[in-house]
Amino acid sequence: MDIAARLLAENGPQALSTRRIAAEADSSTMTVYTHFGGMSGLVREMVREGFARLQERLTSVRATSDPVADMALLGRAYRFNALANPHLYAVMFGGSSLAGFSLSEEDRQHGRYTLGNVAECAERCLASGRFRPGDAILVAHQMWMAVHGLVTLELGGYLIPPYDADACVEEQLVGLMVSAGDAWEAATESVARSRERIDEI
Amino acid sequence: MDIAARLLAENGPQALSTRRIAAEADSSTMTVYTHFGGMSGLVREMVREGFARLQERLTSVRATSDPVADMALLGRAYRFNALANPHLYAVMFGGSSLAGFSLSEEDRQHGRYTLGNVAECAERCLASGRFRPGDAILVAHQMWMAVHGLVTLELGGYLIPPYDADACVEEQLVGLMVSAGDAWEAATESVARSRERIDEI
DNA sequence: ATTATTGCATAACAGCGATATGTATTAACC
DNA sequence: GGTTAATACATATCGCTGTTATGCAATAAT
Repeated sequence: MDIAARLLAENGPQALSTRRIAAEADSSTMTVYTHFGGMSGLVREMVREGFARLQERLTSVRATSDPVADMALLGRAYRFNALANPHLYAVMFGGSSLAGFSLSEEDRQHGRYTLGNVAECAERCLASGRFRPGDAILVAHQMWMAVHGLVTLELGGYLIPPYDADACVEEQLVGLMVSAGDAWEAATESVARSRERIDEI
Repeated sequence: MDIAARLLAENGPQALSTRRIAAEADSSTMTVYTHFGGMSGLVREMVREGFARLQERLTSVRATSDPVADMALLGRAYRFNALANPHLYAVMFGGSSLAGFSLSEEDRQHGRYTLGNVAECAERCLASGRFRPGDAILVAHQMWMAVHGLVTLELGGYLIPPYDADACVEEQLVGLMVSAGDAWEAATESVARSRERIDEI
């Protein structure tokens, strides 16, 4: 797993081959089959590893008395994790296009579980009265979708240069909080507060 | 191209092979090289085809006196196009993980050009006073990111069943309009109005 | 001490993208 | 119209991929 993760991170998706892994591990291609049941099993395990890293990063965001700032920091953490592991992130969400690999329902369940941290934070935002009354999981979904879209386009290089993600992400976060019901000024302030907690993540 | 598009749509990404295309066209693998310069050239052309279809679908949204409803309909059109061509959509945005293929800056420029329809609509939303004064292209980007994130997670199967995309997309659209500055009630009404124009797209 | 199981190396198979070479067919030109 | 150049394509081949069957050595179980 370590070797596979390193190969993926350093040399991209096409370096994930049984032979390269075997060469790096000074063994044969059979190791991949005895331990993972084949290439798709290894990819599956890589996806789990990717979600584990994401969850670890999200968990590093501690709850404070400003839940909206916590939520904004969760968004930043999500993006940071994706930028730190771009190839792994691509496999997690675009891996379906890899050789005959498709996620099982269990994998998706594991992926959705990662949303738990966000949902719990959304709960606190709703409880604080700053978000319009609604469903916490739905709010968490909207946060996920928006940040995921931002990150995907950023990694794909589709953001027009003067409006690159670094300049975009704060406005995106403020917009998210406003769309969830928060007031514009309060959201702006909370997002700014989250900026100063970047060292948390 | 027709054969490649059909193979991709019917049998997924791994059916995009020189040999299968050659067999389907009753010729040899060389045809792919003479006409596209190789597999990556064909993928590149498929990406252009994908953006062409997307733009065609977006162009079918006509401008009315309710620019916010037009914008919501653009969002629906974007999603419909992705659901109608899921594999093609995956190649457009996740194709980097395909065998040694990477988008050129020209391809990205062509992709961004598709945003023109959305930007023009954002301009009208801003001019109508319903959106908070700001940059039209930035607004268009935020629309793109949000809907793209929704569609990506939907195609990946990551949306929790009771909150699947069909139930999610309207709230998402309303949230987008609100985050851009529109009033909640007006946004809800415009999104509802866009629902009745679905036959346009 | 014997047996069963496991882990891994070797070799091979089918399929992939890509290339070199040869051959028809077509286009251009005088 | 005849000659030449260029293009399109087929064949065969190379190196690579995932995968499987076979066999051997080491370990675990009885």
